[in-house]
Amino acid sequence: MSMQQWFDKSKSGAHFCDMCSRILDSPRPMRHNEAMNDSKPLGVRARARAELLADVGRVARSQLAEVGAADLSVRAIARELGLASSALYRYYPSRDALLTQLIIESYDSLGEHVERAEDAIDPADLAGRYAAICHAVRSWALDHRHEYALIYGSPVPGYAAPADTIDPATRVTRRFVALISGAKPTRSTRQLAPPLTEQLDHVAQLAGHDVDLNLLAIGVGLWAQIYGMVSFELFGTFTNIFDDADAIFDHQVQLGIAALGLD
Amino acid sequence: MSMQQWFDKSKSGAHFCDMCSRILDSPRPMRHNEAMNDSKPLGVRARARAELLADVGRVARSQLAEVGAADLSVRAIARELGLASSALYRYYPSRDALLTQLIIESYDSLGEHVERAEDAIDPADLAGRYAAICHAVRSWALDHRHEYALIYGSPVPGYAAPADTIDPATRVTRRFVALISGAKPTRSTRQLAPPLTEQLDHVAQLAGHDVDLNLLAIGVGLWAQIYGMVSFELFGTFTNIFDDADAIFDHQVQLGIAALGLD
DNA sequence: TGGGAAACGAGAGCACCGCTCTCGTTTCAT
DNA sequence: ATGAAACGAGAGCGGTGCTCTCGTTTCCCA
Repeated sequence: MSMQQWFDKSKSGAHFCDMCSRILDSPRPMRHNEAMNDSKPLGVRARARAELLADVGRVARSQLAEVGAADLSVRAIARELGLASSALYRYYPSRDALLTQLIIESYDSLGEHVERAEDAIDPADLAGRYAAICHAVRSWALDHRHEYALIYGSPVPGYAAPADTIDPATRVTRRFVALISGAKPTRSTRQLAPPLTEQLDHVAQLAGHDVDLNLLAIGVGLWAQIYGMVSFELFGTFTNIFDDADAIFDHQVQLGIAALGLD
Repeated sequence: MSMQQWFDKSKSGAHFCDMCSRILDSPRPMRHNEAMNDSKPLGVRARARAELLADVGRVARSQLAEVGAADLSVRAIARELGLASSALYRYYPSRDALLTQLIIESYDSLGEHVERAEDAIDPADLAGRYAAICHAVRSWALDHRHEYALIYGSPVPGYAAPADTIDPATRVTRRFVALISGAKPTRSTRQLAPPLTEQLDHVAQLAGHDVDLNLLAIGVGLWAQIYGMVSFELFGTFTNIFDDADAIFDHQVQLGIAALGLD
């Protein structure tokens, strides 16, 4: 059965949990109760579905944290829930759809962690906010290695990120651009190639900020650097070189602050 | 059977192909011909073994390039070679060992590509050498997406990189450090935390070069940045933002040259 | 020049995987 | 009340990595 066919069939059932609606929602007619209005009846079946959906998510999340995405098994989840593996296919069309939910949740988890960390800093303290964001990314990654690998590591083979993932994926990026937009325009203006100017303009536009494009270009480099360092640390490239990466990471953060002129 | 047991058993057979010796070699007594001296007899069996070993490697490499590490299948390799899958276990103790060979070969392929690119530049042209290295890394990655994912993406689940992989892995790094050692010491001396100084000293020592540690720290950051950008491009993070990453990548290379004072 | 040990390839089999299909049951909307 | 839809279980398909056995071939050395 194709994904779309599955959508059409499944759409006839009620769904209310975040993930379920995110996966299933798309503009098409609804049937019976649907409960987009939060109101009451909520039959036995709907309640059970919501609960099971949540349970599956919970177990999947715990399995992901334990064994990683590659070893995440639909059958194991079913086993832990005391269900036949085939039963899970009433809720997810495929293992990939399950992975998609986990990807979205991971992006959101990282995004919230970063936002919380930055919000704890005095907004006028740009250097402090930059450091907070960087360290929040790293600390989240260290605490959620498999989730980090899922969203920033090599993509799973047959998998193509569906549209639903792009918005949560930009949560951190948006904060990053917002921060840069608050910095004072750089003094050294290096020439930007025309296509690059266009791309950077697009980024600024997406984030809804006026930004000095030279500064933004530097920011993109630093953004890649942060994830590069975290990936090196988590994926083993730093092994035997920077087994404790605290110092080198913090040093790069300080260099980044200087490069952006935040100090 | 444990890996070590397999080693011990297998050691009794002759082996001469690069990979085979790399996997099997470790200090322990040899039995019968072994042919560490290249000389002649080379029985029928030994010749056949070497040939099949090479064939397996060839097919594995082609499968890796086609479908990626996660979908690389011992059975499929055996099928393509017209063998029973069990026969392959006379040559590799496990799928992981096969992957290990591919990891080593990938590191070497990247290393050679980078070295060739840098060697084509006038040694006195530090900026040119830096650019050559960076662009070589990226172009190799774009041409060998699955190999790149194998060595720089999320590690495969149960897999722990064996010692044999660390030397080939540092091929690019060594060139990088050598280049930096040729740059003039940086003017701005930012304070380095004591543990960081120690780690950077160790890096310089491994690479066998005298290096200004402040410059080396900047180099580590740029090194992470390069791989961060390549990973973003290959793994989809840049999708819809820098679909063509030529311009942004080259811009970062120019910024890196300035940061290292190579211009 | 044997003869025993080792290496070899094939095949069956085990436990797992994602996924599909059918079938009897339960819930729901009309 | 009834028919349609949703549900869970179970069997089953084709795939995986890996093991074990068995008959054959090659090799080393006595």
